[in-house]
Amino acid sequence: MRKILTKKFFERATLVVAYDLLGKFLVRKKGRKEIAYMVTEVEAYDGHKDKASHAHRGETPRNKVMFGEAGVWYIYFVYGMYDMLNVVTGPRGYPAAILIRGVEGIRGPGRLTKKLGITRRLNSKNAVRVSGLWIEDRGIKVRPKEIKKTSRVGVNYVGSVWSKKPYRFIFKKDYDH
DNA sequence: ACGATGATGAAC
DNA sequence: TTCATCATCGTA
Repeated sequence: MRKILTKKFFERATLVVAYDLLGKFLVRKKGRKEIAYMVTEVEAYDGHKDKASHAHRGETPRNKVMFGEAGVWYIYFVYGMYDMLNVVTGPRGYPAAILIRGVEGIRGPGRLTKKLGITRRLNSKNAVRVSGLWIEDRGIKVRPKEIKKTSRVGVNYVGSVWSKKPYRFIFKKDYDH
């Protein structure tokens, strides 16, 4: 079984999509080669009320794709060095996205984009085959017991209520190499 | 514990 | 136009 995830998958509630992304495969096309990496860690940024979300202060040039269609890449630059890979979720007009923090063999969102050669060039592009970066369901079934929920990383500045939300999903089993 | 490194957005 | 901040990481 190998099915490319479409808008329909990403349009659902952000926390549900985040959970469902674990065990899916991020596929990167480089020239003729396609390399697939199982997703092992994600974080949800859910709606304008979410103080840790870029969308919390309203729409800006940077975050505007979060307000648009689901299944689109939201890629932004932080700390003068790293591109962060997110996929837009939820209905149009509702600002939400999921940060892909890790895949099998690569831990950390900055390392991930660096290793796969993902930059802002892909921002606002659809997560489909022709864009060279997409996500596939390869039939892996994930049980709730395999997943750990924790608070999100690097967002303590927003205060305890929102920084402590259990919006980070990660496999308990260590998939690092 | 801290510096690298530059875009972002809010204030002036 | 300035300036503090930042969904990080490598080195120490």
